[in-house]
This record gives sequence, C-alpha cells and structure tokens, in this order.
Amino acid sequence: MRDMVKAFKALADDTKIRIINLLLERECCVCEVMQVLDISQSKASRHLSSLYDAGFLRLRKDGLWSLYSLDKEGMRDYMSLLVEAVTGGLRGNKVAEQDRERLRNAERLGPSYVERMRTENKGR
Amino acid sequence: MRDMVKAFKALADDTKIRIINLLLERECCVCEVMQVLDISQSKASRHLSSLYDAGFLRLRKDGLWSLYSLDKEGMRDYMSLLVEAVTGGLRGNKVAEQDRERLRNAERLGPSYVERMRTENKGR
DNA sequence: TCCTTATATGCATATTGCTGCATCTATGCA
DNA sequence: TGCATAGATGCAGCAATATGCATATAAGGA
Repeated sequence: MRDMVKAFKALADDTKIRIINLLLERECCVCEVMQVLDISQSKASRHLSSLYDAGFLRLRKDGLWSLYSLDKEGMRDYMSLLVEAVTGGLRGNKVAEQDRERLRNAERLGPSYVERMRTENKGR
Repeated sequence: MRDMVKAFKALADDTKIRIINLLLERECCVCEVMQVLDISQSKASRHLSSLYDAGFLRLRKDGLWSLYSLDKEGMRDYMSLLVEAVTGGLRGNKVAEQDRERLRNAERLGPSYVERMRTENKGR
C-alpha cells in the first residue's frame, strides 16, 4: 500500500506529468528536461529522482549525463496502468504536445545553458 | 492537465486508497467508512468529498445518509485506469482484504457511534 | 417544536511537498 | 593538475494537505 501511495504521489504534480510525457517520447538527460520544460536544473533533477525513487524510471549514466527513461519492464503492473492513464489523459493536450515537439528539436549539448538559465531566470 | 494532477492527488493518500477499496465492494455511507476504517467522522467525510470533487464518486442522499459510490460511468477514461490500478495494486493486500471483510459485516445503523468514537478516541 | 442522528465545515496545527539558491560531487578534457 | 560542465543535494521559505476538535446544518421522529 505504501508503495502504491508513493506512486500516486510521484505523479501528483504538474511538472512530473510533463516529464513522464517527455519520457514517453524517448530517454532524456536532466539538461534536456530542464531546457524543454524551461525549468531550473535542481527542479528537473529532483523530479526525475523522485520518479526514479517511486520506481517509474531507469537510470543510465553516460559520461557527465544521467539518462532517465521509463522502466517499462521493471515497473509494477499497476504502475504501468498509471503511465497509461497519463498517456490517455494527455491525448490532445496542448502543453504536452508542445513539450514533445520541443523535445524533438532539442539538442543534448547546447551552449552553456547553466549560465543562460542564471540570467534568464532573473526576476521570476 | 490540472484535472489529471487533481486525480492523482486525490489518490495519493493511504486513507483514500482504502476508501476506494471499500467502494469497489459497494456503495457506502460516511458512517460505514468511518466505522470500517476506524477513523474519525470528519476524516471520513472530508476524504469522501475530496474524492467526489476529483470526479471519482457519485453522491446520493437518502434521508440522513450521504451515500457515495464509484462513478464508473461518469468518470473520465484515465480515471478509470487509476481505479483499475488501485484494484490491481491492492490484490493480495492484507489491510485491503481485511477492510472489505469488515465492510461485509458492517451494519449501516450501528449504536450511537458518534459517542463511541468520542470516548474510544480519547488519547490517540 | 425539540431532540437525536448523520454529515459537513471553520479553525488551528502538524506534516509534507515544491522550489530557488548556493554549493558540492563527479566526469571529461586541456 | 586545473577548469568547465552535468547533475545532486542541503537549506530555507512557501504552499498545500491532513487531521482533530468543536460546531453548524439538515433530516427524521417524538
């Protein structure tokens, strides 16, 4: 029961849903998630690791990158249903489609986005 | 998206999961839920109405009773998947099975349980 | 009309979660 | 060995949630 509640909690958030949406498309590194969703690095990292803790994601390290993907084989059956629910519930959703589109156009190695974020984020 | 997050939030709690489990069995009034789960009246009432707000439940009034049931027809498709996930995730769960068993043996009209709760709850 | 019962809700408090900021760690490269 | 970059994390503030207690509301019956 605890685990199930944990799974629901893991998805009970706007940003986390958007992240699942991206990972439905393909494996992503933290920096892609932060760029595509236009969120801070710590936010992206934390949400990803919380989804990982709940058992939804698989983590693969490659050099500097942490590559997260949906752990479709590893996750419990009821969790797959939750992911399906997200898929279905997001069908036709503008934000979700836009995010996926931006992901397709994203490059993993961009210009120094850390600095970019630092300046762009002034005053939010 | 907001609604979906709301749905996940609604189930991201131990007690609410247990309530869904009861309602999978049959329609329940508030007092049955509080008795079977051994929780306070306000807790039962609030959780039920939050599940109702999220769109999972149907409400029928009968005299003094508020009768809540799963709104299987009315709820969105992705919400049905969430309920299925709960069903599956609870399979074999001891607490869940015990709750259902207690529900089968419960009477809607018990002795004055309000007073009973008041005394039994002293010091929790 | 008053009393009892079933439910809902206002208020206060405790807990939990989200987020930004700064910093730390780890890896790759010159 | 030193620097830059990707990611993780401690800390603090803020918001949302859970919950108990007391009380309000509403229906039924005497």
